[in-house]
Amino acid sequence: MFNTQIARKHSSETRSQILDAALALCRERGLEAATMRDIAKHAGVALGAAYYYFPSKEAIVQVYYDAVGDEHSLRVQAAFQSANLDLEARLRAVFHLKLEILHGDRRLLSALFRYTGEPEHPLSVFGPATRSNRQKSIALFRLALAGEKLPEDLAGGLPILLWALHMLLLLYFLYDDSPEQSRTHRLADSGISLFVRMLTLARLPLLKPFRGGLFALLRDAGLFSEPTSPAYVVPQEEPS
Amino acid sequence: MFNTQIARKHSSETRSQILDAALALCRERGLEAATMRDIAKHAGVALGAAYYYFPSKEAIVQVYYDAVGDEHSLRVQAAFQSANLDLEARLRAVFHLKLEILHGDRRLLSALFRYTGEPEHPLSVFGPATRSNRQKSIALFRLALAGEKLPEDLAGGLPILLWALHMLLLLYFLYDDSPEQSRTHRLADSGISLFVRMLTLARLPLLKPFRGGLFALLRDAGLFSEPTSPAYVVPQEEPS
DNA sequence: TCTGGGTGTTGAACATGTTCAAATAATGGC
DNA sequence: GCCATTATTTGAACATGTTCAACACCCAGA
Repeated sequence: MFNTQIARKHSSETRSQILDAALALCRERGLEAATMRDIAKHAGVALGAAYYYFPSKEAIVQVYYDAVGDEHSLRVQAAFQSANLDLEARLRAVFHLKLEILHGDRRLLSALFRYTGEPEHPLSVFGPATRSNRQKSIALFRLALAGEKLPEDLAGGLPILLWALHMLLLLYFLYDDSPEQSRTHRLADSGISLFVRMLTLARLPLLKPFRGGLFALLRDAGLFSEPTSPAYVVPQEEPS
Repeated sequence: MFNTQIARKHSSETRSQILDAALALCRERGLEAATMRDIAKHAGVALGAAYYYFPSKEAIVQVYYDAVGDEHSLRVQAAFQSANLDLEARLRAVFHLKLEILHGDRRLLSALFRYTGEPEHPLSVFGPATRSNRQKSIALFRLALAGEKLPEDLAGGLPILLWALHMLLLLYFLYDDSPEQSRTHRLADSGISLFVRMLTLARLPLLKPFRGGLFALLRDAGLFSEPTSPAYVVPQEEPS
């Protein structure tokens, strides 16, 4: 048989060849159309090798998802350290950096939303299995709000609310047909601007009962307190 | 070969046998675990027969989805006609009737959310293919608001906003582990109550700029105006 | 240099969604 | 009643995700 594959020193090299081939094919054709056999072929390995490194096709998406989260954290922290930004600018940084990272990866992002309605699934964006990723993302919003003097209820709830809004924005992003998804970027900006204005308003004691009503509602729903079950960790590969 | 199947007069009978078997199995084990072979076997037909009546497994879910929509419309209209309800009671009716219909069908509902992130997919809840179903649902919220004197911007946007909130509630419903999903029902009630109180507040001219800001935002995002492409109709079977 | 165990790698085999050509039943025209 | 046409039904065949037993390679220790 013709030896088409390049010599490879380490298994980690094989792994990233498979990952790279998988991501490239998924970006190009979407998750469905990128078959494991194609991925293996493009990576220059046999089908079984792909399953040696990744327990399933979804696991590859999971690795991508985690990598996006890490990259986002890095970029946001870098942005916050390099300049002294006000709240609006910080929020803009968090949103736009995320969109930049995901730019060109809409087909991959699509795959992530697939398990939204399946609480048990390891890739459910709201499920226990993605908790650590989610917490990291929420922490960025908490960081963006850190400088603000806020009543306690707002300080606790707003990061989660912002995270939820950011998820909705990603959904919009998937449906956005405008060139380069410029509409999504504009929506983010105007949304943030509105949010900041409303935050000023929400601080007024006059509105306390309403604000309190909303936050009490969300708290009662359990949306502000994830069960802290540290046992629930996804077994997964090292990100490349 | 043993003739296990009952005599059947019409093909429509075969069809509903397949549909019934499919829904029963999906309710019991979820969409994944209910294989087409099992469905066919339970319906007393060969595998191919299932595909004669339904172009795909998803198509069965689609039929279910449409049936839920129709049933919801019927029940809501009946409720509105049988009694003179105020806004809050009407909204409660819309929400709780939906939850009642879906009660016990969470595994089926799960399947519906699967394509949320795939605009092109015929089952995407936000996609063009489900537009008619969505419009029917939005119309119910418009109906619930019909008696209210509202500024024009609110009258146009609120039904869509309520529909979106109702979708979020369904998502919560899927994650709700409380017995009989009582938490979801409570969340609906307190959410509606808060909504009605906020509506009163939103009418104040004082808040016009903020209200206007939010609605302008959503309008700019194109969320209030679906492209009216009547050509985009899902080819589908008659609901049973 | 040989050996053994661990690490990588392979492709056949399996389950399941889907397609399709062929077989069978129903129906209508004569 | 008989034939042609259509509607229904069948199960084999195919593609793809996944599993797994077997094989190849590497290298420490003798």
